[in-house]
Amino acid sequence: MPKKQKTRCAILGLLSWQPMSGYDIKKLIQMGLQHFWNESYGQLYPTLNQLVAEGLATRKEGAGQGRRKRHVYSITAQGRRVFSDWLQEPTEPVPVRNEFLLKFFLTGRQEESQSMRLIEEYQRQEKERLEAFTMSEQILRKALRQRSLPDELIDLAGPAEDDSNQLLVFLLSLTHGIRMTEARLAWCGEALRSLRARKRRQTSAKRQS
Amino acid sequence: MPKKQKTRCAILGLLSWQPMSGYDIKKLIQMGLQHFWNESYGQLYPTLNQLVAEGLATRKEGAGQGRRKRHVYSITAQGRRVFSDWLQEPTEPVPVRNEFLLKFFLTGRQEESQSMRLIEEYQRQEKERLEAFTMSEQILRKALRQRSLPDELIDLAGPAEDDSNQLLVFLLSLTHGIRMTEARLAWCGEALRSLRARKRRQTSAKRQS
DNA sequence: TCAGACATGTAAGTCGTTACATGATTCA
DNA sequence: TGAATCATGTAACGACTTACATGTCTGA
Repeated sequence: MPKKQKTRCAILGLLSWQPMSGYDIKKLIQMGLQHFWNESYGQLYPTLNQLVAEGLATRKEGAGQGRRKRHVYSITAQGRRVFSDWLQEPTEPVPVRNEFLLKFFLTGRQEESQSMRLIEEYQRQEKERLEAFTMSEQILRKALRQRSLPDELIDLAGPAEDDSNQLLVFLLSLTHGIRMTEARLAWCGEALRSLRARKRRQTSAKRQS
Repeated sequence: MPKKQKTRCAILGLLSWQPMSGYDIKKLIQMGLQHFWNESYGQLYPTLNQLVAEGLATRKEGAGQGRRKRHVYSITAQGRRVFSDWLQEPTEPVPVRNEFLLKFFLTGRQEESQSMRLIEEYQRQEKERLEAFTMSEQILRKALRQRSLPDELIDLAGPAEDDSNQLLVFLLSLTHGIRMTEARLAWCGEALRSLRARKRRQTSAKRQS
């Protein structure tokens, strides 16, 4: 059986909002989904062609914003079916492949300072991530109060009588990232305390003997 | 510049414990690192050959446990250098590619029930994950009290005067997974409450008009 | 004797990034 | 005029999984 082809489904999902070009899709992903999804042009354009070949989308020439020709893709009825089938299918659990944890585990037989240095680096990274998240959250909460998508997104997202559902879901996706990041930071504190406590115990044990 | 080749480094890290066969490495990963790392045989065996070709490991024939011939790999001095260089290098932040969040985001313009169903599925998965984690944790905490690795690991891990440092690091890696899973579950609760609250507000607004 | 663990590997295919190639338009 | 943005694509490479192929040894 063929694999999931999540890129295909992600694209179909966005096209179900409104017709877009590959470039638009990339921008939309960068603005809205950056915290949990990414697609490169190297994936995007070939996949769009494939979608047309399969009859899940149609391409037509369009003028961008008075600029050169661009390819605007629309989802077909069949495309909508594929998309909504995918939504119904069971989602595979988040795969776990974490380079930091691998390194950390492998410092187990090295000096403790190595393990701690790794944690501190991780901590710095996650703090930065949290700041970025918090920024986005502020913008979104404001938008939620005004019940419409942020300016940068509104052109791309297409028309909707009431965006407040999409907005809430958007905000919750962001919250997910924030909670994860907070949990990672809390773990860093916990882990550093454990390692320091162990060090102290060892030092005092050595002094005793 | 060439990519990271984390598989290579992971293998070197494990070989730095003691000489092992490809099969041993696979087992060790399955038992100890399963929660944050994985390698398939399709990666493992070719990488081991590559390692020998590069002079980072040596291969010698060995008799398993009275069984057929097996290839036992040992790390070389150069291999140790490559490994410890990798430990020093900056770790790339955890990449974010979460199929659940993608789906969830894309239900924003569907019915709310879709979004909720997705969360509930996620919740079930994470609950199961948490149970598996808790089991492993119990075993590890017991081992930590006895200051030695669990039986299943002790043969593979090789000799060490005192494993309590490795053990603590092992436990902390596990704790990381547990904290993440707990955070995901907490988010599920939070998100479900938000969606329900919004539904109630809508319903009462409709009744008003 | 036969299932299951031990043990090593290859081939095909998917998935995904990066670098490259091209060229138009806009605006400072 | 030249940088930035708009816009579309390909080629090469690397990472990773799955299925396949092969064979041994142990113990119920």
